[in-house]
Amino acid sequence: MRLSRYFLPVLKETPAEAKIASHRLMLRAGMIKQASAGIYSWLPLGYKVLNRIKAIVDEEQERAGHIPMLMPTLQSADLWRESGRYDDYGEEMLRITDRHDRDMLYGPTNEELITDIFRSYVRSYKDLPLTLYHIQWKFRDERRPRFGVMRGREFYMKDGYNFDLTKDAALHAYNRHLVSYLRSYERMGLQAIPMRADGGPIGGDYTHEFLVLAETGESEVFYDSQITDLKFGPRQIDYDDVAECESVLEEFTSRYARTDETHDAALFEEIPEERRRSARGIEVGQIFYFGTKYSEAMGATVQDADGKQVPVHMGSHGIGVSRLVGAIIEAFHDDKGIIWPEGVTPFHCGIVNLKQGDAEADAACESLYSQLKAAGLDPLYDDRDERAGGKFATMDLIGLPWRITVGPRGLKAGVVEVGSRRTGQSEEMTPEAAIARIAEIYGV
RNA sequence: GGGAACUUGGUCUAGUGGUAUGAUACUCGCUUUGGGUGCGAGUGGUCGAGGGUUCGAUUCCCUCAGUUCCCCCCA
Repeated sequence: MRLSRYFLPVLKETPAEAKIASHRLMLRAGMIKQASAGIYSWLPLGYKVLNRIKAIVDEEQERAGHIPMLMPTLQSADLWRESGRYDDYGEEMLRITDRHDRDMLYGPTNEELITDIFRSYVRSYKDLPLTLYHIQWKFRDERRPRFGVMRGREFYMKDGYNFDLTKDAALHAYNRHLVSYLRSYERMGLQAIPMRADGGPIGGDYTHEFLVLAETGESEVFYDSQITDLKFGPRQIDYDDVAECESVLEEFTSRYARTDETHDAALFEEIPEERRRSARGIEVGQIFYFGTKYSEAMGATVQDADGKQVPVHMGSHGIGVSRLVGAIIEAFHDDKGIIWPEGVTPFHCGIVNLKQGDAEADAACESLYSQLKAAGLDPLYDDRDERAGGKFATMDLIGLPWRITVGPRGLKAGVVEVGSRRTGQSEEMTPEAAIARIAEIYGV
């Protein structure tokens, strides 16, 4: 993309309403615009990041054998009356009446809808196990939206639902989700720690929340410092292997890690003092096993091998896709702007032409730009008629992890500069070497 | 649900009972070109909405809306 033809409304000054770094930077970098309290338009740059995160979630879910689909944002109140949650959910549910005076709602979650789909079509235990998921906008009418997309009223979320014949099978689905979530967060450059959590209105005895440690997190967390040494890493895993998935669960949840909702001071005291940590965290996902709560209420049953009708065991599993954009920025920024991890960066690298209008510099940049694209990369070429300082400041703000700087001074020596946003270091090399370097970083 | 504050060009703001300050942004010209260049000219505001007091309200009072903060709440 050429910056001169893009829509990137960056701000030099910080809008007054933004209180935390990620919110400030998203506004300044032209990623979002508030439409009303807790509701945002995603401008091109923000939308690009949102889609990168969505793509990672999709890939990892499909890798785990979960099936993508899409359910609507607006739902009929009838299904929610069946499950009993129409009354239970309270003020957070946005209720709407249509022209025929029917009660509708903007879905805060989709257990009812998915259970209805399931019961409409699935009759036999032979069709199990089944895990369906979608990534769709949700609405929760928060009393006090804040922190930009971290606590919006409208938010983009992946939610998945597993249907299994037995509790054991459903717990395997639970473990599978835990593994796929660990992989997903690591691909985004994040360490998200699974912590024992509280079921809340969804219910459920088995539930873990995934938290990214950050000073601006809204949850207070307590954990054994050993847990931060754990990495899922590049290991291969067979998602159908029950024991293998269970061992990952063991590995990542056997040490103490809880939010304030489930914190047990006595258990915490048993950890050696030098390993006890309390901190704040951003919740970026949660997994639940809730048994037959919805299947019994809504009649989601299958025939088992003995011909008996039995309610299926279910769980639901969520990742806050839009919240992750904020969480990643909270984790990766400095005083100049955002620093994207390679996995989610909106553009792979920036090209900074320090002498726009100079024939030699322009030609070198055009050549870099077209070759990077031909290599399957997605560069952002700053071809504006702007001073070097302005170009660098924009690049720093929007946080592309890599930058190729082209100026007449280097061109005379036949080199360009490849710089890292993370380290601030740069290295001179030929344009060909620069392209190879960027391609290697992204594995294309 | 309880409490508090705020609302002035796109953005950040000053200020005032007689329709408003500065910065930034944007446009144009010249200048400049390796970290937000300098100079000049220009564009851009029914001072959140409605009502009241007043000769006159952006300013004072009331109501409403929006936004932010604290408590609370929270997949």
